[in-house]
Amino acid sequence: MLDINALGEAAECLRVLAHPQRLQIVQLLLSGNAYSVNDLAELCDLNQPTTSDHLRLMQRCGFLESRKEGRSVFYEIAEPHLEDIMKCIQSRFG
Amino acid sequence: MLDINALGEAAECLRVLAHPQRLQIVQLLLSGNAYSVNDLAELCDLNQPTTSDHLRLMQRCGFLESRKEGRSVFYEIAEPHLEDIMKCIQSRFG
DNA sequence: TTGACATATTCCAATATTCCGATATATTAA
DNA sequence: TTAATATATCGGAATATTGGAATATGTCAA
Repeated sequence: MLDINALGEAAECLRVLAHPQRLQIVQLLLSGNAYSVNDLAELCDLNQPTTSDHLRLMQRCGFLESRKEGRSVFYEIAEPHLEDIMKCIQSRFG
Repeated sequence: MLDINALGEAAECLRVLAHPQRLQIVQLLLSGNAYSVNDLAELCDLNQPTTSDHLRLMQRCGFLESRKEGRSVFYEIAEPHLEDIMKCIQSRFG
């Protein structure tokens, strides 16, 4: 049983995850590929600043990490539990 | 891989879950006990209308179901996947 | 019936989120 | 250097969420 403080942290992370395009980004990155901001913007049908916002949000709570390569920034999954949570979600909504 | 519509539904459900006291309520109900609104309000340190709001929200998206018994309304878990998701959360934040 | 209790609903103000356009920064090519 | 490309940041408007106060509804006991 988690106490109310831990549940508060968990709630913050869930709030970050609770967005269609952010889930889509996580799903794409869980395939193992790293994608640039532009790649993700196109794949998710978002404009560039909005995509960057979503990625920054997910990076700040430890879900993602970024790697600069030339002019591009590639994002990858940094939080291993995302795979488990996404499996739960896919088994419920798939 | 879920499409954007399924991810939208998933995001709605995650948003419902993404609240400290709502997580606490789910955690309490997953113990197997059913609790009344008043029980949950006391255990979660919430006032009565707010507790009722949270419960209604979780009932509407299928997480909970209620059973009337005399003057009280008892809530229980209705969505089996909540146990899996809560296990993920507990393993990450516990 | 009345009174007490349990829950639900409504309204509202404060706060948070989302997403866009404009702009800034950084890197590379010419 | 300038131009082009990729990403990040800022400001603001529209929208959503939260939680409290007041009130309504429903149930039971006397």
